[in-house]
Amino acid sequence: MLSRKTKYAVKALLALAQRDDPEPMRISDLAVQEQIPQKFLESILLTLRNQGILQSRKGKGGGYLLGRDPKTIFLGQVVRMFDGPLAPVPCASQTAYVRCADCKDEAVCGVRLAMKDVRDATARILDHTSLASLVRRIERV
Amino acid sequence: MLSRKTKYAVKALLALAQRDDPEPMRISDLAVQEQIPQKFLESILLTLRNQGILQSRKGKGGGYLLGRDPKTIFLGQVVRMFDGPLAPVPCASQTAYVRCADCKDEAVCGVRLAMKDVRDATARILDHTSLASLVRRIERV
DNA sequence: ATATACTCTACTAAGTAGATAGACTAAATA
DNA sequence: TATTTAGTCTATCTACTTAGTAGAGTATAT
Repeated sequence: MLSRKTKYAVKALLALAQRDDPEPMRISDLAVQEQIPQKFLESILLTLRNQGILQSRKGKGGGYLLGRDPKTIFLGQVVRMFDGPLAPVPCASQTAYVRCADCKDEAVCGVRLAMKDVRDATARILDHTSLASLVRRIERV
Repeated sequence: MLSRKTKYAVKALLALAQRDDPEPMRISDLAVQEQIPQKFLESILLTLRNQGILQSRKGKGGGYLLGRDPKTIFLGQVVRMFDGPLAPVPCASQTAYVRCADCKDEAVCGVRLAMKDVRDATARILDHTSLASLVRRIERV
C-alpha cells in the first residue's frame, strides 16, 4: 500500500512539472490546489528538497520548483524515499537487502522467489516512469 | 510490504504442498517446522480453511491438509485474503476498486496511471503463480 | 471416557501513519 | 534597515494496525 506521504509527494511533483512558469510555486498554493494538508506537505517538500529533487526559494516571491529535468526524476526514487524498498519482503530487495532471521535456506524459499518476481516487475515500471513521461501520458487524454 | 501473516500463510501452504503424506499435519508440527508462533498460526490456518484452501480434521490424528489441488491455489488469492487488494492505491484496484475522495478527475491522475501499471504487473505474477509451480521451482534447486 | 487437537473470543503491547503546533530563520522589498 | 513573507526545523499527539497471547470451548478418534 502506498502511503499518503508518497501519494502527496508524487501529486505535488506532477503539479510542479505541469507548470510552465519558471517562478517558484508557494506551498500554500500547492496545498490548496492538490488538496493536501499544508503542514504535512511542508515536511514532504522539505524531504524532496534535501534529496535534490526540488529547489526552494525563501522570502517574498519564494516557493518550490523542480530541482532537475523532469525526464530524470523517476517514481522509483520518490517511492523508495518515503515508503522504503519496493520489494514486499526485505530478502527480495535489490537496493536494501536484509536476510530473514528465520530463513534456513534462502535458495529454496518460495516466498522469496515469488516476491523477487514482484519486486523486479515493480522496479521495472517505477524506475522507468519519469515525471516527464507521466505528464505526457496525462496530457494525451 | 507483505505482512507476516501472509508470509506465514504461504510458508505453511508450501510446507503442506511439499508433503506426499495423505494424512493431515498437526498445527504444532507445522509451527515448529516453519518457525511460526503456534497460536498465531492457528488463526491463519483457520482463515485459510474458511476460504476453502485448507481442510481440517479434528481429534487424534487430526490436523490440516490442502483443500484442493495445489495447481489451483494461487498466491494472489492468499495475499489478497490477508493483505487486501494488490493495488498500491484503492483507485487502481481491479478486485476492490474505491474512488479517491480527493480526486477531481481520475482519468488524468498520474498516481493512478502509474499504480495501475504496478497492480497489473503484480497481479500477472501472483495470479499465475500456483503452489504447485512454486514447489516445482523450489525442487529444481 | 478421555486425550487430542482444532475453534473461537477477547485482549494487549508496540509501532507506524497522518497530521498539527509553534518557534525559528532567511530573503525580498519598501 | 524594518517589515513582511515564506520556507525550515523540532516536538508532539491521536488513531489505527500489526503481531502476538491467553484461555475457554468443541469435536472426534480410539
